Amino acid sequence: MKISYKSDYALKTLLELALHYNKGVVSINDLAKKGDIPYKFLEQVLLTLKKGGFVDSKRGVSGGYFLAKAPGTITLGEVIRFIEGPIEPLMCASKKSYDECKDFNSCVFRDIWNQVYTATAMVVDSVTFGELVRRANAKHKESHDYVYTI
Amino acid sequence: MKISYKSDYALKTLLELALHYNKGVVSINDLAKKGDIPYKFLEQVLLTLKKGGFVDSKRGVSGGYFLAKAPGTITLGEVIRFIEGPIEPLMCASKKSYDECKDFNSCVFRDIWNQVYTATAMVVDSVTFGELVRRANAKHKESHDYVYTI
DNA sequence: ATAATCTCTACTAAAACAATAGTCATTATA
DNA sequence: TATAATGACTATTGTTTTAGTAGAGATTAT
Repeated sequence: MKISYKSDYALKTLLELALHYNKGVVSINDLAKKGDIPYKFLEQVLLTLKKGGFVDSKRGVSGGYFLAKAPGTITLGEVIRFIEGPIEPLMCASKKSYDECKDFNSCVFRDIWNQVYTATAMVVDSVTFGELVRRANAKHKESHDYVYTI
Repeated sequence: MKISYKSDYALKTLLELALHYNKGVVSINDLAKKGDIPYKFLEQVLLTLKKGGFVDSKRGVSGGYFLAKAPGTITLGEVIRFIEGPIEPLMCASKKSYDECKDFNSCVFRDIWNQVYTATAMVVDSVTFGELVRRANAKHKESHDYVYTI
């Protein structure tokens, strides 16, 4: 029930790029520092995200990465699936395995895994990076207000 | 977002024992065959389940395992947590890590992981092995009916 | 020209996972 | 009471995944 650091880094980085949407590129270096991510690892994560069509890049001096689509059009679910593979907790939850499943008793679990999958998907497929940007800004504003009202 | 074979085997086996509740012990051998689980691996799984207080055993000739509590009092969630550890998708979802979390932007993800956790927990904590036994019996009845109505 | 940047492939260390092996302890029963 | 059938326990192994590191190459603003 865990997600990998690779996904974690990918999501953090996409949020960072979403916050810079339409404000030019951000270098791997800056992204690595900001997210406290090992530079060389982030390099690979970004290449993966580029293959997935989530980001694009500009090479050479003052190059960097930028979001390839509007933040509002990228959901968390897409990204997680692209990095981690299927979200289902057990292979048995997928249609194909079910058809091959001979053991009736075990198959009562299929309904459970399906419920878990559906519940999870409901969350991650309904949140876009656009929404996360709004929330992050709201959090900043909150802490800003706090400073002023103390 | 996967659960391990160990958990899968543990759950299957507990269901099997729940189906035999109050009908004496079941040997590891029978459980292994029924669930198509490597004998020696199942041995360890059962020891774990015993430590967790989910099953108890009788040693010696015609010994075996049996459920330590009524099926209706054991939830899937308990078992999964005991075998897999915390269900949260990322450490950041736990209270302690949150308090230590300095990065405001990343923390918008905390709400997401919490929602995923809550949704998952809702499912696995509300289903007991008693309920699974009912469902398994219903499935058997269903397929039985089918044979007769063809 | 060159320095800053992304690109690509390969490698490695450590942990987790799944399974296997072997020896010991207990007990029903012949 | 000997013995065969069972569970208890610990150690070991092979594989895969994860997380990270290394280094050489390509591109481009200045």
